[in-house]
Amino acid sequence: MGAAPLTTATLNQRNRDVLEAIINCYNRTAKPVSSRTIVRQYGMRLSPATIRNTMAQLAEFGYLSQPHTSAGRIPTELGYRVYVDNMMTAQRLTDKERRFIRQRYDSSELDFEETIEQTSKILSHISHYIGVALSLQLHQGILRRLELIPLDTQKVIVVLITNSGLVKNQVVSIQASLSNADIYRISRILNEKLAGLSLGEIQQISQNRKKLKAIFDRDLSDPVAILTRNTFSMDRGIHVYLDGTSNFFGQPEFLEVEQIEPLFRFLEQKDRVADLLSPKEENPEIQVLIGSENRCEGMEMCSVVQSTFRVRGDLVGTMGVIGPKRMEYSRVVSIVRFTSKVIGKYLRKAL
Amino acid sequence: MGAAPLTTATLNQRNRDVLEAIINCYNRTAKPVSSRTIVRQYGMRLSPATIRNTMAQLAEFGYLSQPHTSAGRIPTELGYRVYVDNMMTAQRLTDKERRFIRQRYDSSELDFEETIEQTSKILSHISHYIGVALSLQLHQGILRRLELIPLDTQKVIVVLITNSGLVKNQVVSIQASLSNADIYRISRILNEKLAGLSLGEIQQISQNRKKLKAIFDRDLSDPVAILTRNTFSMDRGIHVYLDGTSNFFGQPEFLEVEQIEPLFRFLEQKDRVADLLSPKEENPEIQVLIGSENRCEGMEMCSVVQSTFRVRGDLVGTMGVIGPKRMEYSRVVSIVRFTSKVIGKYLRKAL
DNA sequence: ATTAGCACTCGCAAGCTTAGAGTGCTAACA
DNA sequence: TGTTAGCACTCTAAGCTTGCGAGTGCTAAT
Repeated sequence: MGAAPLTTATLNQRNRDVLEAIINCYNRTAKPVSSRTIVRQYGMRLSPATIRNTMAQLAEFGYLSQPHTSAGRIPTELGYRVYVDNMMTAQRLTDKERRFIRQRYDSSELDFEETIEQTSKILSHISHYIGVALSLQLHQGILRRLELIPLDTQKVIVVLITNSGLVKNQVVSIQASLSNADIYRISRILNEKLAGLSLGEIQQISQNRKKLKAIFDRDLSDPVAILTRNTFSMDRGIHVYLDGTSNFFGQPEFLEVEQIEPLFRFLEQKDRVADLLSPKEENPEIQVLIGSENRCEGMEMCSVVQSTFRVRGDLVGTMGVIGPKRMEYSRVVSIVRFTSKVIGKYLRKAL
Repeated sequence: MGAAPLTTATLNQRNRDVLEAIINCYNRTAKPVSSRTIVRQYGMRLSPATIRNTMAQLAEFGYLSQPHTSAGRIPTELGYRVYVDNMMTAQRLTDKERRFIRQRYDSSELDFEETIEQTSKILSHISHYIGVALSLQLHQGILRRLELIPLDTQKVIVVLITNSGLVKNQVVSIQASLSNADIYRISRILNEKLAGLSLGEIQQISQNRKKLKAIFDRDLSDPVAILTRNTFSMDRGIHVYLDGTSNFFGQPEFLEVEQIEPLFRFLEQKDRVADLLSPKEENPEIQVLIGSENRCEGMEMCSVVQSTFRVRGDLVGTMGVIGPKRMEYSRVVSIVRFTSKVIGKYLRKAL
């Protein structure tokens, strides 16, 4: 706290060792860590008094705090931040864990949605926290092809296939009644003109009468307008898959209902969870947000480890783990990194 | 308890009045109800002592219990059962509530899945408990039509349309490489032979080589087998929509984590929730299951009010409200009954 | 059949006590 | 100058006691 400089340069080796020891210990016990515990557990050739001095220093930097005067120390968010950014060492997953993840994807032939859902389950099972996965807003996908299936004279099923392998269908009502031949013709033209564009672009076009008329024959622009407007306006229908929420009941800091309630209230708002999981930086590999960094009511006591994932280079979704601030960051980062790498392979299969 | 006969006939008017008063009062406060409270709140022209006698009687029947010797009484599951079966008076929803429900369905053009999802939200919002909705196992649906969309030489998208308006798509890998003409021919034949059958029947056929050969041309039976087997085996992909889970945090009987944890653990197992919501009796209009009647670990403290819903007479899904045992049964029953009636109309639109 | 009266039970909250864990500071030490 | 032993101090958590109030069950009177 105060005017102390907050660069890591100011941390000597002992500072770093002690901070790391406290974080490790607190992660396991969820209890304030005392100077004696550190000496004992880490066999340092120093007395508790010395450690206390170091701890006082770290507290001045703002990396540690005290629940009350005569208690041990717990890491602050800033403390975790420094740890995650500078001190954490990557931890390779065991072969068993890698096998587990692959098996879960292999176990049955999953389609796109099911693969996403399975991802949230894998993440929660292996991390023992909450796993989240979702496909990105549809409008970021590239249209590969669409098919129209006439249902009756008034309704058409539109089947969209994106580059990433997502298949979506939507029933659309059209005012004009069209013959099968009309539908076939429209379908051919739509594919010709729209394939390769992102669904977002198509949505924009469909809302612009002038552009529509320019692209399509005059006599078609009406039904086409209706079709595309109703189909490509669907940002909705995005499922956010959450799994392992009840893992939080075991965590000591969530023993009181008052602690866990805001989190669960937040998790019920799927659109907010989707927001939370969307990447904040331009192109980060893995993103870790700690406590209040999440800027979400209800997430103050939690951290998120998040990564996007791609199919053939295209961004198609995000996944992440939500855990208590006191989480094993190095392990969870490895889990998310590995999973986001392998999922692409399986999504390609689903295609 | 004991040898007392448990028919309602044994309950005289006063017994019934007192039981009802206790249930009403307990529903509001979640605290044991004392004899004096009843006298005061219901302006009965009797003294507490008299009520105490009646209460003792009801306790003997097993309708009431005492948390400890010198506490008031709370209704037992049996007490609630009697109330729900014999004493509860139907409570008409207000016009405002009816309007609310309709508006929620009207607000945007919802497809089949979205309508189901919206249903769970409506139920939770209006009941202040947990709303659940799901479409029934796919194999109970009747195939109206299917379309095949060739993706590449190895893969086909199968689009299923059921009588109830559900549209589902599934990517299927086929070993043999088929030309577009083949696909078209297969599609025509599949529709000819399979339309009108339930997906369950089709699944059975697809697993029986002999039947397959009998129905289809010899040279087609192989690809058809692969196609149907992979498509109609999907009992998976059924979404269970849950909403309002955090409403339970407000409830006094769930203030302790130990109470709420088993419930949430249960709710995470979507297949079990689906089981819970499936109708137990042959053709009940509304089904109420109280506490341990649910036979689900984690649901001991909860009751379920459940109803199926139909489109043009076909059973397509179930919906329900999960609340604490101490719930306003009459109100919730009305909510579920009304919602299950109107949903059919909106599903027909989605078709 | 109903009720007033009363003894009895029990839970609950408040207050008090104690044990023990942990700190900060100071002075001594290598 | 960095390290450490010693000690006074602080604060929590758990256990215990106490008193109050709510509620009952029983009995005897109406």
